[in-house]
Amino acid sequence: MNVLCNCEKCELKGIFIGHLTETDIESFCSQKSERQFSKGEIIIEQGMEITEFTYLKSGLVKLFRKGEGGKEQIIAIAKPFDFVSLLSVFSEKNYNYSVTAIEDSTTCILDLLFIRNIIGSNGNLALNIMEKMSRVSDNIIGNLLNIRQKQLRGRIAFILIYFADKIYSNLIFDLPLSRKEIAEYIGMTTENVIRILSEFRQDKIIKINGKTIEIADFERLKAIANFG
Amino acid sequence: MNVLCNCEKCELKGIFIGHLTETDIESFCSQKSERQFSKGEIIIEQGMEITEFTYLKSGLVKLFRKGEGGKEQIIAIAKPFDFVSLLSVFSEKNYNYSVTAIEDSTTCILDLLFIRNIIGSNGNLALNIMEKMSRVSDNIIGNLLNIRQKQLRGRIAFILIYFADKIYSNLIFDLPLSRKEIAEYIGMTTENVIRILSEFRQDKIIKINGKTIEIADFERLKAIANFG
DNA sequence: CGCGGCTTTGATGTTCATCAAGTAAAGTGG
DNA sequence: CCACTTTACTTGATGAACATCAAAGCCGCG
Repeated sequence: MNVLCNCEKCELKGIFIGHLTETDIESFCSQKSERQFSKGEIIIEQGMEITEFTYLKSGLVKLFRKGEGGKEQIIAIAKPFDFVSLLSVFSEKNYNYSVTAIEDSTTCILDLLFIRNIIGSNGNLALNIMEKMSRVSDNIIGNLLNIRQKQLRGRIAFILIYFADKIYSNLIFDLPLSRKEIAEYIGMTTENVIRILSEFRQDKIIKINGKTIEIADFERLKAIANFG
Repeated sequence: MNVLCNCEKCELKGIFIGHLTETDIESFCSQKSERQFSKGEIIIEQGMEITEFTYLKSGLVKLFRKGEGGKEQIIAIAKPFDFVSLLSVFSEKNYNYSVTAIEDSTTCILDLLFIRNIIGSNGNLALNIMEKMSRVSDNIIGNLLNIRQKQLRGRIAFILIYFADKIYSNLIFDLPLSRKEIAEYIGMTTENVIRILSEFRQDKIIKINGKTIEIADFERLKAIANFG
């Protein structure tokens, strides 16, 4: 058999392997490269030409765009095994969003033409990628619609649960986003993010220590997220 | 050569042909079926199992979902040559949205397994579909984000321009949506949709006659859409 | 003809953004 | 390492934007 790169749990590899020939796998592995990003560093910049397929191996990133009014809007938070450059890779020539690391991150990079070639010569593999693509988009759209129909308290509750549940699997966690970024994510002002966090703290629903959040009353928070 | 079904301008066919063998094309054509829907009729119902690939041949439809609070939210308006069931087809087992005709419509229906088989055995075709998928999702996400950052006047202006420009290519058109549906599309209340339409009428930006809208001052409307 | 849904307008109050001002924290250059 | 600047955070006060409630006219449809 083969070493198949050194990334043992890479979902991307999991998707590709089984569809590829030995030689394809070898070129796949030799072709890929990894890059490290510290928290805050730019991984992809809006407007950049799309020449590579970027995959998040570890860490946490935010996808965001400069809206028409110049204000930034966060489109999604991506965690490992999310395909970072899945959104427009196959339709656009240039990125219409930026990606920055909000925690130290490692990305795995493959030449886009190479990927296109592999997909182009392997329909079943394509189906898997499409499935993933479809799911990622569905989630983003669903989130945007869910958030939209909530009032501010509900949105904050939603995002706190999102981090506790989906990202950190822990009731205590460090917010990877500034208050301002949270505002950009759920469509409200920084001041109100702070205000409502303070409110939750006073109501003993959460404890706050700078960026560290502890969810003290998960049930109540969930009720607010669902109802508000 | 071949008759290639009777749909001469079908984009779907355009995508498929060139990638398919003669025999594939024949089965493609013989396999497909068409359905007619009158305005208001349900084409796809949320929760339904996805067994078919639905393509809009003529007419106009709305994609919408029942939000968490029970309120309906319109996700997108699809016009011919948009793939109606592109959103979740390759990731979900059941539709998480509904589709109804907002104008008399004709859909073209292909068995999903059949499509999957064709795609699975033809990577280049898959790339084309992915491109389309990617573009559709990008548009929906972009629209949601654009709308979100506007105030109500801007949203109404946006949707009026959208219909005039993207759907009807005419400054005079019949609104295919009720006031309530417009509200569901751009995230506001029915009353405010009406109020702002009236306001635009009083300001002589538009003329209203029931569902018929005439854009009288396109430039001003555009300014409101961009700024507000 | 009457019922229900769609449309319209007005009045009211809530929610939220904006403005202002101050504190804390974090990065920067000497 | 400290003064300095900048950026993030916080709270309060104010007004604007918006949802909600209420009432009435309209239209299509059984």
